[in-house]
Formats: sequence, structure tokens, C-alpha cells
Amino acid sequence: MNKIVLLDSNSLLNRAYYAINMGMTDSMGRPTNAVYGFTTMLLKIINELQPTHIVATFDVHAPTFRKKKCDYYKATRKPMPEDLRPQVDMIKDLLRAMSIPVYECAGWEADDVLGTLSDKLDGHKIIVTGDRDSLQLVSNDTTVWLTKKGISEVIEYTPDRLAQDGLTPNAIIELKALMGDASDNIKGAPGVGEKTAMNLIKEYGNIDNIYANLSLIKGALYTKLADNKDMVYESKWLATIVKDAPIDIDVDAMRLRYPFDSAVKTMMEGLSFKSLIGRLAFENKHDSVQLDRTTKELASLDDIANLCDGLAILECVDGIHVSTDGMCDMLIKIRRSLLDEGVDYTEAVEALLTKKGIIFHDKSAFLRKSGLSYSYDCQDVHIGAYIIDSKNNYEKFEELVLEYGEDVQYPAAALYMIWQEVSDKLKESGMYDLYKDIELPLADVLLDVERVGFRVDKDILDEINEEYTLELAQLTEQIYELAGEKFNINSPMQLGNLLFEKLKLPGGKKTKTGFSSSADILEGIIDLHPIVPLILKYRQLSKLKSTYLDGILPHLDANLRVHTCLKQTQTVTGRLSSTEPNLQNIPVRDKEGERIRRMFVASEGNKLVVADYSQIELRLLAHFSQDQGLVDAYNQGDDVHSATAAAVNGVDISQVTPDMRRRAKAVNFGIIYGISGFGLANNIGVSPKQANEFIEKYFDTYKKVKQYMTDCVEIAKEKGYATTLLGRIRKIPELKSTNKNIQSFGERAAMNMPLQGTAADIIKVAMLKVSKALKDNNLSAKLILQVHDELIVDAPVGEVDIVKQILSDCMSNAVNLIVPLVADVGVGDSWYEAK
DNA sequence: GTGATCACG
DNA sequence: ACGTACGTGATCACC
Repeated sequence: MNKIVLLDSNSLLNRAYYAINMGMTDSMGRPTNAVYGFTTMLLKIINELQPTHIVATFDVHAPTFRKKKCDYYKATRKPMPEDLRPQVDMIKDLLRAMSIPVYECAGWEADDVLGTLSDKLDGHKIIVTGDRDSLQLVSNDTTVWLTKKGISEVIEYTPDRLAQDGLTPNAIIELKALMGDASDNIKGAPGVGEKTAMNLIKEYGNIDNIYANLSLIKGALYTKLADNKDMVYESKWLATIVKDAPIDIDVDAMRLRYPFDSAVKTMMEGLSFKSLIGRLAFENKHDSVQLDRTTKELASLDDIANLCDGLAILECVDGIHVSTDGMCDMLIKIRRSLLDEGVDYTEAVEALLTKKGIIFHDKSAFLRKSGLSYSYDCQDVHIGAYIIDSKNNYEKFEELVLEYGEDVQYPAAALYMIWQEVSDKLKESGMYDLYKDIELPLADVLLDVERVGFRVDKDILDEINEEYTLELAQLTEQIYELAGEKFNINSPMQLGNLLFEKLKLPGGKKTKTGFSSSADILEGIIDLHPIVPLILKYRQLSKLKSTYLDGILPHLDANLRVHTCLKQTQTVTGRLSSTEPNLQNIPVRDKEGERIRRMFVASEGNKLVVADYSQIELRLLAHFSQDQGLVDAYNQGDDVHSATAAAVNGVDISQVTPDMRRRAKAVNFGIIYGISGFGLANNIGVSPKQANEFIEKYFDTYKKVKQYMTDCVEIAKEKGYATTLLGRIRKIPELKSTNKNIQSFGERAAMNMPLQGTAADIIKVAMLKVSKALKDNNLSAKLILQVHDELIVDAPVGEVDIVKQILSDCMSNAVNLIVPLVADVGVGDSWYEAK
């Protein structure tokens, strides 16, 4: 059966244009970012879908015959950005060279052309687009590849996939008719948003049925629907993609001619698409380049295994085939030759994995996607390159290759060359040990942590959710009542207008978009109007609900565990980051935080053992500065904030008032962040003048701290980077900026990096020690999370005591400082109880 | 996509 | 006279 890909070219170019903004140009300096993104997508399509036919559709910008529909659209459509327009012609030229026909129809939207093609063509049609509207074209023989996150990922929509979201192709139209779409100038029923529309469609199925049963609908919604019936029907007409645009269809012309003609290669060379050329196949190759051993046709598993000894290229396996996404033609050739021989691909991959000395681009990503484990000696250039320059995160192999100036056409060779350069740089900069002894083994620990996951008590979650839902409904009503109107409380703009214009509360402008309604502003006017505290409470609950209740639910697995992704190459300071979901920002501070943390529980029959470093960054400050006052305070086991307050105010530690301690604590934090009078003032609510006095007194008390801070900045300026205890560097080019703000930022970063970065180093060492100790003692307790200065272990009740000991020892002895490194340990059934 | 807001260390 | 605390990620509204 024919497999026909229909490209929604304008939509894809638009997505690509915004997704790739690193100033790509061709040899003549013309921007090529959108063309590049589009071509990448085309490559992905060819590799993954292996279509028999491809056709591209475009919008026409100067239609000769206007259908009424266009008049609606043109009113609001944003003009195409200046540096995107010329790229439309570039891609059309490229498509022509590829013999991919271009369909466009004056007076009709590209959507309509897509609709017509998908309706008239026989076979399996796949529409590739970034526009959700096309989902209405999904059918038994038409699927939609919808781009996500720019263009790097796609979701394939089939009728079944739509049903998962509670949708049907027709429902897409009905929804849009109800809620409208500002970008297409479709009005819908004003006041009906996504939620209401979804509920209506769930209940009644379609608009006709809604209006047939209108009497069942009560209140404001009835009025909104009744008053706008005509508009809703007009919107539906506008939202419906037509399937009979007047176009001549020539199926044969759409047949994919791949490998492409060498003209395509020439053209891509002109566009400077070096990396893409290596991943596409061309006919009539008259390469002057000598093929090396990495690109020759491979015949057997032995060949692969031999070749990959010490030189391999694994990034992404899903199920039974190695994806070539981000990878090389060598793998394509391996696949082809193996398939020709009838060899099982899993076997081939496993054969590769018996080899030691493999160089991975990104081992973690590979193992994550494949579900495999790999514990032999290996190297990882993604991690290596991150350590060399933590600002860059080369998640895509091509980006890494581009950065290191290698040739993507021979990816295995490129990877090998990059590894050579990375390891040289690591050794030169004294960071090879950090790489080899800490970061590389840590990657395996992190993967284990992810795979074990954190148990969530769904009953508690549901209970809190129910309660919040109720309370939010009540708050909403009260807020509307006090405001005298309904509005979207979640909209900072609408809220600002209400508070500061309608209610004329003081607070004025603060952001460039309008009034600021942030919590600290609202706190300042909390007594001036009864609506303010209600809004604060609403904000709090809706934040908690959307992020930590509704936001966690989709991440629960069948065993009610969440598996966060701990990224090792994300932050500039060396910290980890946690995503999908972020388990490093689970609320803790007040009563509601307590309730949320009660959801996070130990496995059946287990306890959570939680250990966190006590003031690790401040202890590091004492260590680095060697300030006697600070060092003594820690060695004597004093409460350091109180000791600071006493020293700064010149009183005995017993005379320190809570307020003095609070301010001293704020100054201590300020020091860690690279103090500024303004910042401190903002934080503790005093005048900048007063704040500056605090700082002055602090530095007077801890003279060597001041010296240390000054030295940090000076050394960083001289070297261009700041360092940590274990030699990790953070490049700080901002220090060279002529813009004073940017330079000041660089200075604060230079003061902060040794503290925050060293703390990150230390807990990484502790994690390795803990992980090893748990294994060495044959414990089934598992490390399940790190939150910057805190480690969480899920341990059988019988192992709790030894785990407490292990955590405390490993953390305290991770490194040797001139002050004690203390870790407090707690045990409980939930995260809350254990802290 | 960007900005505002707010959750954490 | 400027604008600023350091490091993250998720959600929402808006363009």
C-alpha cells in the first residue's frame, strides 16, 4: 500500500524558525535556520516512516481568487518575519531538486489543500504539521504527525490516540467553534474557554446537540451560548477544513525518489548543511573524499563487533531497532546489511554491548531509551563536554560535532575525534579525575535512582485534590463577589487591572507588561481590601493543585511511583536538575507543604531515610575563607546565624533577639549569593542604606570573608572562570562585559560558584559512596532522590539503622574540610515525617 | 515562544 | 546613575 506523507510546509517552517534561533546562515550569510529545521524533519520522515510518496503544501500569499474564508484570516494573521520569507523560496528550490511536488492553491489555505489531498489520495496518509487544527483530518487511513517542543519531537495521532485525550476528529472542529481561535480570527462563543468547551463536547457530543438541549444548560453558560449561536455556527464553518479545493492531483509525481539526486547534495553544500548531508543518501556520488573504515559496508556481526571495539556510536535504541536519529549512516548500513542477512537487530545491539571501551555520545539517554543496562568501562562525550563548558548542553550529537568542528558525514570517526579532544581538554584543565571518578560513575547511579522511582500515596493525593477543588470554587465565588465581576484570576494582567485600576489600590506599575501582582506586592496591600488575602490563598492553592497534584498524576506508573529525570548536564554550577516531574521543588514550607509531602511515601514495608547537609554552603565559606570567627563558630557547634548576629551587633550570643538572628541569616544567605545592598534590602524589607550598613558591619566582623570574596572575583576575572573544591570550572564571560549590569552579574556568579558548585561536588561524592555502601552491604535499600543538599533512601524497616549510619557517614566524610560537615538524618513513613 | 509567578535548594 | 541577590522547573496567560 502507498504510504504518502503530506507536509504542511508553512507550519513546519514556522515551527523550525522559532525553534532554531542560533543565527544559522549559508555561505552568503542568508539565514537558513527554518530551512535547516525543515530538512531535519524531512530526514526524520524518510528514515522513520520510509514513505513511498511525499508531497509538500504551501500557503499562497497573494491569492488571486479570494474565498470568503481568507478575508477572516488575513485580518489577524501576523506578517511573516523578515528573515523567514526568503527561506520559503529556498525550501521550494530544495524540494524541487528532491522531486517532491509543491501544492498550493490561490485563495485556499494550506489546510484545505492538505484536507483535499488526504481525502482524495488512496493509501496510508501521514500529515506532518505543527498545527493542531489538522487533527480533524485524522481517520482510519490518515494519521497526523504533530510536532512538539519546536520540531525535535513528534506525536503520532491516530483515532485511538485522539480517543486517549477524549477526542474525536470531529470534536476538534466542534471545540474550536465553541472556544474560538484568536490567531485565526475565529471568535467562537465569548467566555467559553478550553475547559468549558471540553465539558460541553463530552456531555453533548456536538454543537447541534448542544443547541437542541440548550434548555438543560443553566446560568451564565446558557446566556453565552444562546446569545452567540450564529457566531458559533459561523466559527464552525471557519474551523472546518474543506476537502474539495480545486487542485489537480498527480500521484506519480509524488513518488519519492530516494536516494536524492546529487544536485540536492550540491544545493545543501551551498546551504552549509554539512551535518545533514552525512545523514542523507545521494545518487551519483563522485566523492573525492576517501571512505574510511567506519563507512564501508558491513557484512556480519563480527565486523561490527570488531569495528566497535573502542569506537562506537550508540545513542538511541527503541525496542528492536537502533534509531538513526542523531546518529550515523554507519548504523543505517549496519541495519540494512543485517536485515538483508535476516539477523535479529536486538542481537546486533547486544553484540555491541559486550564490548568494552565504547564511546557514547550520551550513555544515559541511550540506556534510558533502550531500557538496557551497561556497566563496562566506557566514555561519554556528552558529560565530558559539559564539564569543559557547563553552559553548553549538547543533547544532540550534531550540535556537539558542530562545536568541535568535526565532520558529521563520518559520525563514528567524528565521535572518536571529539572524544580525543574532550579527554585532552579534561586532562589539560585538571578535570579528568572529576570526569572519570565522579561524573561518569554518577551517571549510572542517577539512572538507578530514576528507575526505582518514588512511591506516591494516591489516596492522599486524591483527597487533597478534592479538598482544593472545593476550596478553590468557594474562593473563586467570593473573589468574583468582591470584585463585582468575573475575570480570570490566573491572569496577572486581568488581576492587575482589577486591583490597581478598578479598586484603585496602591502598588503601581512594576513589570514592563503592566502591574505586578506578585505575592510580595500583594502582601503589602493585604489589609487594604478583603479581596487581597483571598487572591493570595487562591494563588497558593491553584499553584499547588496544578503543579503538584494534577501535575504529578500523569507521571504515576502502574505501581504508583514517579520516575523523575535527573539531568546531569543541565546547570552551570554542577548541580543536578530534576524534570518530568521536578521532584526538587516539592513544597515544604508551610502547612500545605506538609500535606503535599505526606503524599510521598516509602515502598510497602519500607521507611524513608532522609539526610540533609546542615548549612553546607556556609560551612564551605568558613572553609575557603578560613575566617577565624566563622570557623570557630562551626567548630564550637554554635548556631551560626545567632553567632553572626551577636558578632555583628557586638552583643553576647544570649542577647540576640529573633529579629537580629533573622537579619543575620539573611545576610549570610546574601553572602552566598554574592551580596548586594539592594538585593538584601529587597529580601528583608529594609532600606538599601540600612542593608549596606548590615553588610559593612558583617565584613567588619568577618574580615577574611570579605577578602575571600574579593579574591574570588579577582581570580575569576583573571582566569575567565570560577572553580570548585574538586576543580570544576564555570566559565564567566560576563566578567569581561562592558555593560556594568552584566559584569556585576558575573561578579556575583564568581562569588557563588565556589560555594554552590562545591556543595554540588560534595553531594555527588556522597551519592557514589552511599550507592556503593548499599551494594557492598547487600542491602535492598535504594537511593531514590537527591535535592541539592539532601539524599533520600527507601529502606526496608530492618535496614533503617544501618542506612542511617551509611547516609550520615558517607555524607559527613565525603570530603575533608577545616570545619565539620554535618548531615542530619530522619526516618519516617512519608517525606514529611522523615524530615 | 516569552514573561510572570512561585515551588525548591 | 544605574538595576541586582545564586541556581533550577512547571504552569498559566498571552502573542
